[in-house]
Amino acid sequence: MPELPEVEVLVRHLGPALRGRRIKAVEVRRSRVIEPDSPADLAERLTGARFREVRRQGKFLLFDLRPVHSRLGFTLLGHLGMTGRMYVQPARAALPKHAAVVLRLDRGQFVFEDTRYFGRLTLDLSSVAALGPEALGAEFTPDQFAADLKRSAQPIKVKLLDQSLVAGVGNIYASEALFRAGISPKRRANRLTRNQIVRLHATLREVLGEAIRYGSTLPLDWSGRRKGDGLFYYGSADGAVGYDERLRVYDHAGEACPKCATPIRRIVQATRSTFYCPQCQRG
DNA sequence: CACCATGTTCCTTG
DNA sequence: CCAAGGAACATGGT
Repeated sequence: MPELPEVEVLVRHLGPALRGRRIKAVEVRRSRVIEPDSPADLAERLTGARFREVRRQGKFLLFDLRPVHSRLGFTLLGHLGMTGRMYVQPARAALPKHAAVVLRLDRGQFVFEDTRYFGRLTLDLSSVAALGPEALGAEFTPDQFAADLKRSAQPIKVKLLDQSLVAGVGNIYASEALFRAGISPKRRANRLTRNQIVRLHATLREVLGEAIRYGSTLPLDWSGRRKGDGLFYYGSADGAVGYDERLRVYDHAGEACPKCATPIRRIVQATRSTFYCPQCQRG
């Protein structure tokens, strides 16, 4: 479910639900998702701690916690992988088939479920250190962007997925931003013109910003039972009917380009699908 | 059965 | 040493 907008919307929901809550017990049902922590270490560290704040960096969630008898806070790192979901539900609610970690709270329980178990919930923060500037942050400027792109010969679409370049862009919005900027996904990063860089910088922020605004309007079902609990990830979610219709090229192979009616094309780059209009994106 | 899937990390290749 | 490409991870949908 996760690219920057989906994570941002989730963080906005989780903040108010978790702030002030105390963790009474930790249940790890799939230890892979807490690596390199061990279930015992995680439980020992989290039990008794209280949630202070929930933040986001790139596609990562940061849970600031404070231990029982200490001012010295620490941070728990979350990532949704491809299929992860996180929500708070009533304490006695049934757990989903792929519940990976459950945090029993003083009121309700926090559930991290993940069908494919690519996600993470860990005290190891090393992956966050490698992130580049926030896509929607002030540090991400056209100048910075240009300087970084100049050093790579990779196709621009592939480069956009590099989280050390810009944090938060994923496979869907990379295709969408390139389409809006009229740039070919195959163009080498170091061959973009200044104008193209400025446009791409703008369309990236536009696409991510619009998605956050859209996702923010959707309700959240805290029971966690319904397939779409207000998380508007691609392809499902109640209330997100037509979400894929908001995407202009992603997963629209063979359909008419919204600008020129040329059939949208699907290609594979670095083992991932890219969608684009061969007519509108020639630059 | 075949192929596809919103992501990250690790290993190999050049 | 570095950049780039590909596979692995794990499960389910079509």
